[in-house]
Amino acid sequence: MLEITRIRAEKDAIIEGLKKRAVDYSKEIEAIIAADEQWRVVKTELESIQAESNQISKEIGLLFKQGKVAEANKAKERTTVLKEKEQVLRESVAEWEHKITDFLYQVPNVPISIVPAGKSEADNEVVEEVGFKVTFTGEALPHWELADKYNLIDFEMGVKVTGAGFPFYTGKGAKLQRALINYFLNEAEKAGYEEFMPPLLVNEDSGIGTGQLPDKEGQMYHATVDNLYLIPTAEVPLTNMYRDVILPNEDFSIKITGYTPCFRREAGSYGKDVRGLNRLHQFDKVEIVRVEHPKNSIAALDEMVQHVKNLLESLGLHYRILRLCGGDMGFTSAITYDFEVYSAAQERWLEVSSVSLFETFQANRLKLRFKTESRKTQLCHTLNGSALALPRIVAALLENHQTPEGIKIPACLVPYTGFEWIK
RNA sequence: GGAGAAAUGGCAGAGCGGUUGAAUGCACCGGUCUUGAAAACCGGCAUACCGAGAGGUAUCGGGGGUUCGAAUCCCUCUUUCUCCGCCA
Repeated sequence: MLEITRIRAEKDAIIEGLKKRAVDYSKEIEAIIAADEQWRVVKTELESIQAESNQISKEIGLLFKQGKVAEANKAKERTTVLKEKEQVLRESVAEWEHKITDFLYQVPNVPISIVPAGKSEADNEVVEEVGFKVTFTGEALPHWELADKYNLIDFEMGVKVTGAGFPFYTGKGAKLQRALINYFLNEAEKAGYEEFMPPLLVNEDSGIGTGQLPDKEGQMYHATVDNLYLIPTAEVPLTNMYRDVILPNEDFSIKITGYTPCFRREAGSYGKDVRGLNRLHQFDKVEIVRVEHPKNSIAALDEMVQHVKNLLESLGLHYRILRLCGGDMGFTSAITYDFEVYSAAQERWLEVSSVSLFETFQANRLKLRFKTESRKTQLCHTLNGSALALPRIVAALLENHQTPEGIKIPACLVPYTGFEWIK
């Protein structure tokens, strides 16, 4: 969430910036400012009453020590009035606090200057397109047919055992998954990211820390008996390691990575979007996460974009980079680059990675801070990106590298798969 | 899952109803001394919010309660440790 101090100081700039999301948040912002003012009035009043009764309590303590019981009891009477007042004010303060956080939860992050304004994906900016469309002499099969032809994925078995969106990977299909995960992790490690294998279920505090809760709980699987959530992305456990952390100085640059399965309920999806591997309830992903000093965060974002570019190029995939417009960006993001690979057989672009800078939006909820030179605490910037999500990469690999002889495995993967062809 | 014990500042560890935001030690930072270092000595050293400041308020695992007053008493949740059971 946005910092209340920032809203106080830059109200107009924030309202203006949020307009890029094609929604007007001036009402919410004004409400926050008003509630904040009320809160401060009530809070100040409460504190002065608390100060007064603390004072009296100390006096009573002294009187009892001196054996002046009568005087002490008299002083007690004075506090009863204060107590009543305190109770009322305490409730009022809590009420205003709730109002403020409720409003704060409703306001998304402010897009940074280079983010284009816009309502939907139609307004996204294509920053770069690399590679070229593969041309096929014969028929280009979509990946679900290729998967069937070469026995790589068993969707029906998944339906039988679990449900739609939970495929079995079989034979070389399973080995390809394992190869991609290892390849992506090794590349991340080469780029300086420390590897973690995190828990796949997280508690409520973690869901709130990274912003999945309270508003998006419908997207996560919820193990209600233990009140734990299946992670929708490794971002959740990886970033939450730094919840309530104060880094001791300004000299830090935290780069971590992790592979996890990801679980998403994807309520409301339908049609060709969910065909084959396009959208699953469980999928595998290698995530990269960074915690940076605010002055370094843009450079870190660029590095992450470069990292993903390198991966896609090594896999020989035709891709493009989009700078998402305000309206298409995630709630918590200040700027997001999406990577899409071209699916030759489906004749459409598939999103395979999303790299975002959250500035202090996540850190504020997480209470992730660092100590400045002058011993003040200041919020860190957080970033994350997929590097990469497997299913759509597999879809694109199968479709784009299909030949009459079979599917050609990119050279960079061969050491990991142990085979050059899927035949 | 059953039985018991515990949770205090960066760490260790006092305090068990009244000027206790918290003794003491270690670590850390600054200073004196020293050619330099060590030692010794002096000083500093939690977080958040409100306030221009003085200062105020809250926080001793989390939440609630008793009391004029709670780190200290009560309830509850969580976590850790020991023993038993189960188990990859």
